[in-house]
Amino acid sequence: MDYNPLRPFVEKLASRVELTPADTEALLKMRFSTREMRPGSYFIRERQRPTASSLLIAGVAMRSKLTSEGARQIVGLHLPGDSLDLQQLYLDEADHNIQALTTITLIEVARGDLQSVADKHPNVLKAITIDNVIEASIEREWLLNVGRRIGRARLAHFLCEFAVRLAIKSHVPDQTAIALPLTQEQIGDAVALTPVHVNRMLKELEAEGLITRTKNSIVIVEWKAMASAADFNPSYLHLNQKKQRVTA
Amino acid sequence: MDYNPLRPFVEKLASRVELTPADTEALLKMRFSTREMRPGSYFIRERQRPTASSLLIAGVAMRSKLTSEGARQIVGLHLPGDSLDLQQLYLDEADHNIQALTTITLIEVARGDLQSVADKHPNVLKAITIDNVIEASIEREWLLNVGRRIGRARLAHFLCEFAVRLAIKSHVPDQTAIALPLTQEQIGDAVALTPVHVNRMLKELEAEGLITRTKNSIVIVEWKAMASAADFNPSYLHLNQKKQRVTA
DNA sequence: CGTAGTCTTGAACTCACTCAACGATAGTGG
DNA sequence: CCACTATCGTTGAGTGAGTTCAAGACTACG
Repeated sequence: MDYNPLRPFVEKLASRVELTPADTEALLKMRFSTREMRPGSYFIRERQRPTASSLLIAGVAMRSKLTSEGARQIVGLHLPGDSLDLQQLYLDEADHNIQALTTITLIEVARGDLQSVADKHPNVLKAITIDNVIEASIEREWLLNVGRRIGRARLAHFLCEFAVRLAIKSHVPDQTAIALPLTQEQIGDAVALTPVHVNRMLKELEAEGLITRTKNSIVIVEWKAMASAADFNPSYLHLNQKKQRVTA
Repeated sequence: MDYNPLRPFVEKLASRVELTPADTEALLKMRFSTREMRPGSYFIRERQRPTASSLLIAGVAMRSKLTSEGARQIVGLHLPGDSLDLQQLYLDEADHNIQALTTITLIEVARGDLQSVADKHPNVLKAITIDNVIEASIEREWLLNVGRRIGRARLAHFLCEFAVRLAIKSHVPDQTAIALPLTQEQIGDAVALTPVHVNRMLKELEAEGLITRTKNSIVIVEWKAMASAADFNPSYLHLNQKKQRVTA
């Protein structure tokens, strides 16, 4: 078979659940489009009706919510290889925004198309479900992080998670250099701190020798000390989650 | 057909997705047990392997996570009619605790049994998925609440949500009297405030005439003012989510 | 009726915020 | 190529929302 740009999408799902040839075939037959989006542009806005599902191929995206006073909370980040809105595949109305942080490229399929594949192929639906549940687990850890850790640990935790998730995607097991495409204000929106305080905590972590910083990247120098300062335990990422075998 | 204690479970799922007679029959054939649990007892603990799924019939339960220093963050509450761990149906390892707050009764089915029904009945899986996604939406709102609202609004938001969810379950559209089975310390763990501050904010809301308090219950006297103080917009609860029709 | 848990209140403290100014950097247009 | 502008990062000083500590009051329950 020729190369099909939907392959990464299929592989993403196949990493969660073993897919049958029929499953794979149905997925690869979906109409799709490859799209590029500029930083800041919205994939979907709160209260809108979701119309598309997609897989992030390159770049970084974020989910966010706003208070009525305009304060923003980033509720999730997405790296290449992450699905962008399987969360909302069956919801009538989006409950949060999804927005490009950097320039991103994504493969997009129509919501209805993916729904009908999922209807006929339970393995696909199961893969989507598992993906959703793991994202929910990450959101819960963020809630714990924001609610119950002090600024320094909170920021450190954010950096540890980003480093680990990045390492997985790039198949480099011990990557500690993070290309961080977030401004300090955006980091603050993720960990619920002001940009000023983010700046101070970053400098503190640097002064303690846990990280070093250059223009747009951070290197975690002392991983153990950093993970300890962050109270970081990656089990919530469910990295060891076993692939579901086909039952029938 | 005789009355089957699994009925509420089926109805719960059927409220999300239209089920076929075959779906219903398969669900009703599952082995189940009815269980009662005392306040504080664990339904599941973090890092454990989930073995059962259940529906909460009576009482209130909570999900929580702990930092290594022992600080607790409650990441979700469950009222009668809520499912207790469909979240973890496909996860190898629990990422949070689920614990009874009051004495609770629940209908429990074996994880494997529900999985095999879901495998063969896509509508069931879809219903579970929708349930999971709505819970995730609530968790995101909590993250916004804890991260970006001040104590008074944060607490008010918590109370508004509890009142609305309670009202739905009891089919009383405008219920504002809340039987709150949480200590102020537990409320604090939900909204990430100290019990002392929870106490002060409750008294402040009372002094402003937004709520009145008696022993174990709170009445929201001025709903509009309260919702406004809370920055509460219930759209994240997805109450108007339409039931999914069978596609055939 | 005593004990344990919860609620309440006060006082001191502190982590993080606000406000404000300045510096660095990158992109833009003339 | 340089000046202009906007955005981002950095730093200081003052402030405040929420915490900590501590003690007393209330309530439920054996």
